[in-house]
Amino acid sequence: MSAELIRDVALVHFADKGYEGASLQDIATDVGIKKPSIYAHFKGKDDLFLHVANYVFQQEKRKMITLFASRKNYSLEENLVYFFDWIVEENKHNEHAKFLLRVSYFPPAKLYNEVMRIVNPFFADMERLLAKYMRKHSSVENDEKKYLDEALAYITIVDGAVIDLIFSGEDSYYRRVRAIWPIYFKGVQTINN
Amino acid sequence: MSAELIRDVALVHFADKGYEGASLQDIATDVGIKKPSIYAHFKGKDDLFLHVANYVFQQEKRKMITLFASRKNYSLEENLVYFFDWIVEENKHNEHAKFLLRVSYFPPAKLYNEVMRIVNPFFADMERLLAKYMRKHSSVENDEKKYLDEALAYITIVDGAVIDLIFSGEDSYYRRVRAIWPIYFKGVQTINN
DNA sequence: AATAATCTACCTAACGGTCGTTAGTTAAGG
DNA sequence: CCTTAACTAACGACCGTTAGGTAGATTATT
Repeated sequence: MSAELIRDVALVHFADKGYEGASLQDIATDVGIKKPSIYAHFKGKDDLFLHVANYVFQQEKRKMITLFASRKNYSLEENLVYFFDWIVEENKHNEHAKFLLRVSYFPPAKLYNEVMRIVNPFFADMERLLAKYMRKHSSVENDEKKYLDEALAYITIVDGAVIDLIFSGEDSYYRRVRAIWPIYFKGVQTINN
Repeated sequence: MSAELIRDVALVHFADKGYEGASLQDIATDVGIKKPSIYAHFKGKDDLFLHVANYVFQQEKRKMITLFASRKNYSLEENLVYFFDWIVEENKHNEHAKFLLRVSYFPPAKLYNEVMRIVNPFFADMERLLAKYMRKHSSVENDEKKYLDEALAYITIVDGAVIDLIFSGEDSYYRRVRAIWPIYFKGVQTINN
């Protein structure tokens, strides 16, 4: 399908240059068609962008759910450590991640509301997913607050490291992960006992 | 001076809409002059943008150096905690931070090299500054690697929290700080003893 | 001190180029 | 026969930029 090809090419352009920086002319050229032909598949630039956004966020959510489902039988520690590697794999071809990050933090001004209707539920889902998982695997007794803090703390660490992954690359990312993980893990253990 | 006014207005526009999204027309209107008058003070859009970038990064660095100098006589723990509050104060009107973040992570494609000549030294300086401070105030004996890891871990946490501060606000930021700080502090203590 | 020359900061008008978009057409496939 | 997906041509809007001019302040010269 040509529509999907246009979407995939547009994804790269939007990820690299942002909404305003990307041009339909360049996208069409990369696809191998003329600019007005895009209008046979999408209503316009906005429509194309929102299609890409919906596609990326939905796909990313599906990946995450699959990951959590596939690793039910590992310990919490194993999974939290594994997750750092998984992120790197997912970002090897990192146009999806780049698009996701850019759209989340710097959405096109004119599409702010529409974009946030996609972004906000996504992050809420992610946080809920992780919190649910942590509650299930928590070693401490049902202290509601404690594992929510653990989840939020973990997310903070991941954010801080991922920023570096996308910006400075894998080596810099792992330097951060190796620095923070032992401290986080020891800290959680010590507090829980 | 009119040049400084143009710079300050442009800073806001670039922070909110990015390089490609901001227009000289809108900037001029906000300043209260006509578009071509900008050319009396700057060579063009690129020149204006790079002036803003140099200004923001230099100012941010100066602020940071001043902070470190002013709190020489406090303990490491006190300062690391204080820093979280300091960041919030600095970001009350957060256009500087927003610009800094946007330019660092999503620099305009056509100015990539010029921008990186500003961005890279800045972050190198920041890391060096913190590491130097931590070595001086470290409670553990001169274990080179350990306080470097502590500094990097701390930076990771700050990054993860600041991301949230800028895009979700103060409340969300402090939720993260309160979640991660006790874990970090306990972790560092436990490892060092 | 008066006048002439220069500089500063803005202006209007307009340029070429690119943008997203629309209209109308054509060729191929079910 | 009609739908689909492509095309060409062209639209108006806006983009960054340049040319050229003007009023007012500053500086230099007589």
